[in-house]
Amino acid sequence: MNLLTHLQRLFHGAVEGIVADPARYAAMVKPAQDARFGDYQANCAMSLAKQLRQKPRDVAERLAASLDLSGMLEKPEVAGPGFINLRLRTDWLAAQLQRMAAADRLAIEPVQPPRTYVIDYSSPNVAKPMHVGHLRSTIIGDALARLLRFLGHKVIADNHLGDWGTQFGMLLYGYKHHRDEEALRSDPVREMVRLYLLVRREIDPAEKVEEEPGNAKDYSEADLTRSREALAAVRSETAKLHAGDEENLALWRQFMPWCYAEIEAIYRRLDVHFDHTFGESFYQPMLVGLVDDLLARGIARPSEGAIAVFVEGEETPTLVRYRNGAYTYTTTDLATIRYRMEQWHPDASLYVVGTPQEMHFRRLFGIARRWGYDTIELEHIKFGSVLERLPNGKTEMFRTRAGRVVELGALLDEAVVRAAQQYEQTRADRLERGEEVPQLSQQEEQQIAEVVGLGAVKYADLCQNRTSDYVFDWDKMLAMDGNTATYMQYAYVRNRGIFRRGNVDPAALRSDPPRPILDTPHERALAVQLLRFHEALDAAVADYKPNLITAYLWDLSKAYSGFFDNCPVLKAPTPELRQSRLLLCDLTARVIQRGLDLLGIRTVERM
RNA sequence: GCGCCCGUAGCUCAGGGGAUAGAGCAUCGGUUUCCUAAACCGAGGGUCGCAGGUUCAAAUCCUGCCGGGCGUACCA
Repeated sequence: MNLLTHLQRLFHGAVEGIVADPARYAAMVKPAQDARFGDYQANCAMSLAKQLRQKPRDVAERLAASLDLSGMLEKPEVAGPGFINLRLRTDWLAAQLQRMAAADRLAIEPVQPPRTYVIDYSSPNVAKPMHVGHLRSTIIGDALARLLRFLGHKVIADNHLGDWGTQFGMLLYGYKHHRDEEALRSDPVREMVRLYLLVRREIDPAEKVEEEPGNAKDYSEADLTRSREALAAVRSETAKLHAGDEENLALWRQFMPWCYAEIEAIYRRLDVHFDHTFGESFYQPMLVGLVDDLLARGIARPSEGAIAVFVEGEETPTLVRYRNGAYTYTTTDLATIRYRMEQWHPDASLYVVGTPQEMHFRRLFGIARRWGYDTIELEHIKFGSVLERLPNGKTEMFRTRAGRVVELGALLDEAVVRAAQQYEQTRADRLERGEEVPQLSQQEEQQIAEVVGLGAVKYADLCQNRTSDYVFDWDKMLAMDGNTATYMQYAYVRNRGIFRRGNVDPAALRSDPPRPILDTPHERALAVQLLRFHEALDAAVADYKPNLITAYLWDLSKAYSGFFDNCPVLKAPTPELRQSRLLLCDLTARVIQRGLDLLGIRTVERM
């Protein structure tokens, strides 16, 4: 049960007879911002009083008195200028926890009716190595997919690979001029990466000068000439591929699996999965007819040799075909929308793509609606850029210039190495203090390092507000103290340790849960926090913001720490209290594990 | 030029109409006869970029300004 929406419903009922727009006032029920004010607070009396031309405190008193407490709430208190402070009844909390313990899925019922979501995430360019910038789309998209599925929706995860662009022209050119036959035989995947980076460096000067002619001063005449020739050759290879050139097409078919293998290894490691990986190439056959259709319906029209969609008030049009006959990514995206609608009839389609593409999606969605897809929820789940700190102290977006990006594989390796080192350090510190240290096999240690290291990387990204940019920083990305996955994983481990030490089987607590006793503030606070899990998930999905889950887990872990430090479990004063506390522990473990799982982060039993 | 986003503690960032603005890191101090100290408790530190406005109530909404970023017809 989502406590907040439940309370809002109660207030909706209380306000219904008084005003015309009860929902507005019901929405003013919020979690209390200070524990002294109770668990929740209703802030509607003040504005209600204004409208009714009455005293705020009088309105609050009357509202409080008329509220259906439904066995859930203590008598509300009116405070300050007219806040209504709500406190959940302890016996009600206990009953809910008991229910939660016995229920599958922590008493979170699947939504009715479920919706069908297409989520488009990760979507890397296949020919180039993935770098930190790709992490966000991949991880945020995966988390949203997991969350929506858990809540009961149907999710189709589609990885819209960039498998048809200039980067393949680069590979074709690189293959034809620089290939190393031996390397190609022994490790084609690495050879693809090498060729990409090589050509990248080769054409970089020419591209930079095209962007900004002033950059020409950075290069010698000869270098620039060579670079321009290479760039022209790359473009010609791309054009030949797109025109159906047999040789290039055959090479493309050969390269694709090699390139994808590189990416797939990272997905496997990150435990990220897709239902489909239709790349851009998949949609190419549909583009001619699509543009004809846009022309026929008067949505697009020829302009300066290209075919463009104009929108009143917009300075520039959106091109769906370039003068040279090539189709644009808008065209491919439109084909994708049509294909998805015909195949899956989704209620919503989410695009987890960086903020810089905001305008593209605004225009794309506008055209799609004019084209007839006007009932589906099309949503750009935008996220901020990963920035790099320059030597002069300023920050700027990572450019895909050779050598300047942090490759994702290297980041993940580093994370795991650091986790292993951290573990060694911690173990040594514990031994020095004369503490017990879990005896772990080499293999187990490696497994822990993997889970902790990758968890750190994912959590560092997910706990930020999606829309903020952030400056990449190894230490921050791999941090393992404070509000991090490691903290959560450790809370889980300590929790499981109790069951191991006490030789208690949690299954018994679930099949026949005792009624918890919530007499201390620590136990009560933990109970409330546990019951707010559903609320946190709903909030996260409402804004498509995974950081609301991490914020919740952090609060939960803090509540658990307070409980852990103050309430002995195995040595509880009475058997009843022991059982009650074991139940709280088990629920906490389940919520942490589930919460992390929804973020794509794993747990271990010992560390 | 136009459009969108951002400016909150030393640093990194939450919060995006409600009570005394929060966290992590860093700094300083404390905690282990007790279930894993990768933990816990405490302290210092902020005119929420500036100026107006709306509101019973503004870090939050509106306008202007300053500073920064991104995007803006043939890369995706």
